[in-house]
Amino acid sequence: MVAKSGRGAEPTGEPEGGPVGDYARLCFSVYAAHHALNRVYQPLLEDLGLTYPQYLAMAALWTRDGQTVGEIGRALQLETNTLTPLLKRLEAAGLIARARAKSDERVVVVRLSAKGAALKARAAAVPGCILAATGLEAAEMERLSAELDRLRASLKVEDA
Amino acid sequence: MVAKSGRGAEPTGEPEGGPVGDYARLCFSVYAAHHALNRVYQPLLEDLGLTYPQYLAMAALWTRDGQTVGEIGRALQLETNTLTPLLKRLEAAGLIARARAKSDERVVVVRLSAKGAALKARAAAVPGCILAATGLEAAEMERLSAELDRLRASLKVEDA
DNA sequence: CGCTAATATATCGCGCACGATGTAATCGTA
DNA sequence: TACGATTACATCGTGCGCGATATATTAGCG
Repeated sequence: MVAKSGRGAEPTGEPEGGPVGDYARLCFSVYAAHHALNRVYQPLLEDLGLTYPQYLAMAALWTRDGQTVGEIGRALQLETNTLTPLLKRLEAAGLIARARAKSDERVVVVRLSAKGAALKARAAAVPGCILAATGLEAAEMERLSAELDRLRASLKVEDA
Repeated sequence: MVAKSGRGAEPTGEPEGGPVGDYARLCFSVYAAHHALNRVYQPLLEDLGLTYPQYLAMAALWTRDGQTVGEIGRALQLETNTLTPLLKRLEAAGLIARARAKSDERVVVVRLSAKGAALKARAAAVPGCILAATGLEAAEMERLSAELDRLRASLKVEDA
């Protein structure tokens, strides 16, 4: 436990900085930024008929087709209990096909359909729109991403 | 369970950088950090019988009791369609009381119960645990928070 | 006073996210 | 070969988060 003797946060309301005034502010900042980014993505992805997690799954397949559910889950940091229904919705939308692997019947391989592969071109504009929406320089985004990734990596060790 | 494969020279797939390789990486970093932080919070808050959004709502009331649903929503960046059920669960848990204001019957004022106010002391250790879990210096957390807040603020203008 | 608009909250449906649990296939080891 | 352990997905229940919509109260305006 780190000494929390010095409380630097001023108790004068919370117009900015969120409802928590302590070190937990970082968590709220991440939490709020997550929702704010989702709100930016939503109208962009609505044209593609995707949600943000669905877009992530498609992006993983656009990078490398034929991944298993587990591989996609590791890429997206999601469990099968989240991925399975999500992939089923993508399959129902005709964007992917799921099939058990012949070599190992436990594994489900996910492949892009022609429609799903074609969607890549229409989605190509999305990252640029996001960059523009953030108003940040690409280099600054890169740095911020790296810091968040570092934060996440150190958090993962905290299990026990 | 959650595969935390060895960090470092892992040739398979994309252990770092996420599924999207472009500017959208920032979004995934925020997205993944959000979930990772939630996983750290969960065991801490489980002892208090709270989820993270519930903790945020309680923290807002610990800072200033008697806020309206709308005020809490603005502090947490949440709509009433999220807050109303959340507050009802807190009320069912005996932590708060909700009541229409006499001056304006449209407004619902949320007040801490004795049990809810008492929970503040037990929750006091949480921010310190979070700081320790991040492995960051307080100053660095502050800086990262500020950058994320700035990002969120610029995103909010992007509506149209 | 009556009527319309604005405000504050609530309800509904959908899609994540995850803990807990279930199931089938494969592996390990004797 | 037998059989328990492991692996890979799937299922179920709960709680967010939000778009769309509903309801009730208040404000504004002629």
